[in-house]
Amino acid sequence: MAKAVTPRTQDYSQWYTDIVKNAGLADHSAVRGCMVIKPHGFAIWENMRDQLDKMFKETGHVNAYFPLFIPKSFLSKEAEHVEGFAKECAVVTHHRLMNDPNGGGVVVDPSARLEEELIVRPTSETIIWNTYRDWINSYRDLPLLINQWANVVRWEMRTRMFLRTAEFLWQEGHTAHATLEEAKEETLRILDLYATFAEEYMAMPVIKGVKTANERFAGAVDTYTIEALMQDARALQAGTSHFLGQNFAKAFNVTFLNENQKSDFVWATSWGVSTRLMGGLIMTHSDDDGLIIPPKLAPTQVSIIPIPKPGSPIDEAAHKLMEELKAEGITVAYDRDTRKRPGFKFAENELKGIPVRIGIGKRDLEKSQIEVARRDTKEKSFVPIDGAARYIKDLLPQIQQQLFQKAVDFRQEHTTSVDSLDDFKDVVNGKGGFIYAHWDGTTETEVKIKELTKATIRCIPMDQESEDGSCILTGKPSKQRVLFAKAY
RNA sequence: AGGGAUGUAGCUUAGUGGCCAGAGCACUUGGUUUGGGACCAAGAAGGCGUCCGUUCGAAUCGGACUAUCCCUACCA
Repeated sequence: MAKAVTPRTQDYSQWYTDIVKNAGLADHSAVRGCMVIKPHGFAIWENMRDQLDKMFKETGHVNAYFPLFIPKSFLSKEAEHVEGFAKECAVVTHHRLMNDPNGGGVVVDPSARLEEELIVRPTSETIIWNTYRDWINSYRDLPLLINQWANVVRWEMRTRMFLRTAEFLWQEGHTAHATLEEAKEETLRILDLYATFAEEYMAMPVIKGVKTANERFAGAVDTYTIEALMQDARALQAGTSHFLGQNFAKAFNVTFLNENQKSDFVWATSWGVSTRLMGGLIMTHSDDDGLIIPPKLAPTQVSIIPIPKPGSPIDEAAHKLMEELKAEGITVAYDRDTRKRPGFKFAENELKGIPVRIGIGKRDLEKSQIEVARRDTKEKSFVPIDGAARYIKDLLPQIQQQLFQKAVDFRQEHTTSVDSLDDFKDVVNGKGGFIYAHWDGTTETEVKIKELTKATIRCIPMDQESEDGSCILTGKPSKQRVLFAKAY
């Protein structure tokens, strides 16, 4: 377990991998581009998942589950959709293996070829809309607000644990509405929900905005996004919410009879966040000593370590404190392992990102105090054992808040407004980060800027005042600055 | 998918044609320890990513494949 993390400033990518591995979050698997999510990593994901699920339900959504396999013909019903995903689909062609007639292991049984190939879902719009056709007949069936927790497969060429894996876990919401307005409201409601989750639970500040035509989801009318900034000053698309218009309803012929007894196509949204959020969480907060988990998402919020080793009266004090902490709704673990020394446990706790560590030793008990160490700032303080639970209860939200503030400050320092292409290049190649600049609104300009600088338009921000200016590339008039950055 | 690099034990790695592949960490056993990643001793563990070649002889040379990392490209 004695492992060191590569310094962030030396090799950011290696630092990231070290955190993921040394904190016990995930590992590469035997299958290309796939990862094994280990218990500690999965526990954090579960906390994120549970909170999101609660928020979906509070806004009237229900969960359901649709098949993993999608008939190939479904995928091609929406022209843009299939074009967007065709290049990264895993395809099932056979349903049986047989003993190799030439000896050795097993081979695909050629007689078991499927009449129609099945696609392992890269996303579920098509199979869900094919189902919605049967579910929706009347305006009384609407809105239909369904979410599914699932895994999807996108055969990506370049993969990176949590950030881009061939298979990933996510939730995908698919809603159907009677009117355009309702669908748009839903799209934005979820965008706000995502932003709230990112900021209040992950302590990861995000910028809400709409994607340009070039960056839009395949098959969407509008794609909204939340964009976060990582510690290497690159942007991460943390979640998307799509207004699909009537595209999928038309492709799958999903109509309903409205109150005026007229038939119309339904209006749709889809939205999702994935295990990529784990990557965002890691890259937003962690340092060279390991992971830092915001208290609201930490599987274990407080870890108690007996010093130098467990035994009465330390055990009694620890158990009493544990009960008090549990009564305050705090998750706590007491590390009685006698095989590991305290220093080892300290380092291990730091690697795993546990927000608060409590040390209880004989000397402390003589003074009726405990040692409280914060993971985020590394500050240690001595606290009277009476009332310690309350102290911790107050401390956790402070840590949560300070992590968020620190991330906001970092983003602030790495956000620049520029008015010329030269300045733009200087910032992109220098300190990086978010760049607000004027753009003439054309895809040609967007692509050209990307070719020149590798920075892309992350979004057209929503909370941004309009301002007359001229495009940094073409000089053509622009009414609003858009958000650029190099992205993951 | 294109370009570059790498692949030796769970991890980090030494070893560029020749006795049974060597080490540190981790692991097992015993003992001494325990206020920031303990120490001593003894042990177990790999046939060098895979396959095919060259060779009297291959971890070392060649080829193909595969995985990982970086740069393009693509995305949640």
